[in-house]
Amino acid sequence: MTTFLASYTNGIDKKGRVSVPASFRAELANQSRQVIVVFASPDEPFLYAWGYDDFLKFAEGIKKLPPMSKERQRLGRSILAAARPLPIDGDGRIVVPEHFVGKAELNSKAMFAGQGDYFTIWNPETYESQLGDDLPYYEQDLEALTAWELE
Amino acid sequence: MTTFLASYTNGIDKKGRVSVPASFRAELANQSRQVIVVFASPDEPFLYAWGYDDFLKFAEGIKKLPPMSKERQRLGRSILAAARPLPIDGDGRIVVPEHFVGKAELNSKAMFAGQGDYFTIWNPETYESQLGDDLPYYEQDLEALTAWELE
DNA sequence: ACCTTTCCCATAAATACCCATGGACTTTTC
DNA sequence: GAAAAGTCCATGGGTATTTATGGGAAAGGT
Repeated sequence: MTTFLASYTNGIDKKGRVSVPASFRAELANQSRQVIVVFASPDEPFLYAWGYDDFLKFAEGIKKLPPMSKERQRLGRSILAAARPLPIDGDGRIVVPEHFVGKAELNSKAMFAGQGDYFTIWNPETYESQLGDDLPYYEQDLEALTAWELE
Repeated sequence: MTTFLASYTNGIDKKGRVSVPASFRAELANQSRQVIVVFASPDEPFLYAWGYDDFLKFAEGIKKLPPMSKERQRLGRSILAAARPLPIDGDGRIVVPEHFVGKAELNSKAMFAGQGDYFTIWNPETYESQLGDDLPYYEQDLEALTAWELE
């Protein structure tokens, strides 16, 4: 099972390239294609990123819905069509499309945050302030976690 | 398994030609015929497009209905009879028939939206406004999906 | 013969590929 | 134990390839 841990901040060069952290690349090595599938949530200021196979598993869930149902159409549009497979080049870098740069307000640096089976990409400053916003929820979230585990 | 991801906007020239996005062509490479099977949604302003083999499999579902049932006849008319295989030329382009141009209100640009095992073709502006209409359903659709996945 | 459709080639821009550098950290050597 | 050598990684820049797209030539239909 893929597990992305830790966080890293790398520079975005003038061609729009960023190095994917080496430890994340190692984690992706046994996926069938060396791409990360990135998508911007419609209502959050960061990018989601999956290994190819792991994203496909997610997509399979959508494909199982009735092919032309309204639900499936919407999920297809907001997730499948919104996603983009970004190939990792020989030097371990991806090119972040202009559209995503805008969504996550990236400028010179990109922050990669491990989230277990996926990771997220942030403007470093946005991430810092998010951490502050998270703080008040910490205790109550922890409780939710242990409750879940005990089931 | 075919999986179309991401979305791309390409121009329609005065001969009615549009480039099929390269990543979609790559996805179609292992189909037995290099055509995309297109039909217009009867009640919505866009076109459905499938790889040849995948459309056949989809059509099997219709063929399985009782041969002379009303349902089967209607689906036969709105999907099988309405569908049209469009060959992909040597440069990776298709010619969009006049009839489809009307149905999807295409003029100078066509938007290709990956939907998993098929993709849809839109007027870019129509698509944008559709995304806006989708937004309110996003959270609830996601929940339905994960509920489905956990089964 | 004319109009339409298909095929073929040309070009510019975007993308992918290749190699080089410098820094941090490890390992080896004396 | 300190210096030297080696490794891995992020990053910069140049070059080759691919892609979208325009136009013209050939082929087909009426």
